[in-house]
Amino acid sequence: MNSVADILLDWYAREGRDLPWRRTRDPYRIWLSEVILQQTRVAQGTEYYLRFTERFPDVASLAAAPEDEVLKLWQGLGYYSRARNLHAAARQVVERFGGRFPVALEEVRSLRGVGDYTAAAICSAAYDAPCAVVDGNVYRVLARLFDLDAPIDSTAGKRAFAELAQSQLDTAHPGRYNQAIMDFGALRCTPSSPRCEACPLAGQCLALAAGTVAARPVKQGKTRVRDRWFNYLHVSSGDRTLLHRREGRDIWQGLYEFPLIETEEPAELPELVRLPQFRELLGDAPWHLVRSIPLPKHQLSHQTLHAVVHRIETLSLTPAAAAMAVPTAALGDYAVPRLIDRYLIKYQI
DNA sequence: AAGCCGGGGCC
DNA sequence: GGCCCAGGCTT
Repeated sequence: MNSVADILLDWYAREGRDLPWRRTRDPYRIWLSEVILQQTRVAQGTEYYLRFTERFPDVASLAAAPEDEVLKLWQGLGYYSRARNLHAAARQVVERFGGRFPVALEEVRSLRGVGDYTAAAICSAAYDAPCAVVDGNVYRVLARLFDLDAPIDSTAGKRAFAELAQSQLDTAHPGRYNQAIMDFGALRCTPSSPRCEACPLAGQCLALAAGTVAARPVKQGKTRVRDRWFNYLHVSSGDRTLLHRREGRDIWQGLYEFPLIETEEPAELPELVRLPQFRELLGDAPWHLVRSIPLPKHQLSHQTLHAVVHRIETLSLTPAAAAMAVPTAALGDYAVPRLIDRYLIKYQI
């Protein structure tokens, strides 16, 4: 009766959050919320969840949409592969499961963008399947409760925590228990300043007894940040503007931006003009520089972007440029990175 | 096993 | 400036 699970469920009944996706057992909506919340705080993701459920009330409507529209709705949330995978998975549900969201854990786990955590979260919340979730909150709560120093970003550590989490699961109420331990991590057992003196689990917390709370969980990986220099060519001709869809294995895949010349170091316009990419775009026809605008330094978790926008006007477009031209009035229909969005807003384009 | 993928909030 | 966030995919 005084088990960890009982204390967590009791705490959750008093202090748990009332969140939109907890008011439904629709696996589609629960799946949607889980993908949105991957590596994303509830406060940041909630607005997107409401936006998506309104525009795409069921999996069929999501599957029927063009990928660009899904990305546009996702704009600003980051980790855009989630949006592409979400869309691909919706089509998987239609094609492989006849539009019915799968029930079996392994079938759910087979969907694009659904890993161990998300599959367990969906199946426990929607179907009360006895699957323990292991997210960042669970790592922290369990690492402290049991004073475990296994690195959470090592294979052995992940396996150890997964088994421990499963052993702690309240199999009578898997859905509620999972929500409880995650809320507990998010609201009570916080990364810093967890206020252990007033914690309902203080009596059972081994890290508290050992004085190692601040050192749990252990993580071995270190994040390296590299610098990149983006030289954007904001080219307009009449009522059209050049826009380009990012491809390849890089940031912002599938999003749109101005034609980009990336350099190894800061570059001035005269240097860019000599490059073949520039000549292919502007050709030999006359053009003129309106002005060059250095954008504020843009910080990603693993990259620091130094971007400059060169506003250029030209009378005629080369074939390569014409293929990229879109009506300037339609720029708002395209999913663009935050960096570009801020620029467009600031200069009212 | 290690790297990569965004953006925002907190200290 | 570094860490963290309801992680997953690729190499």
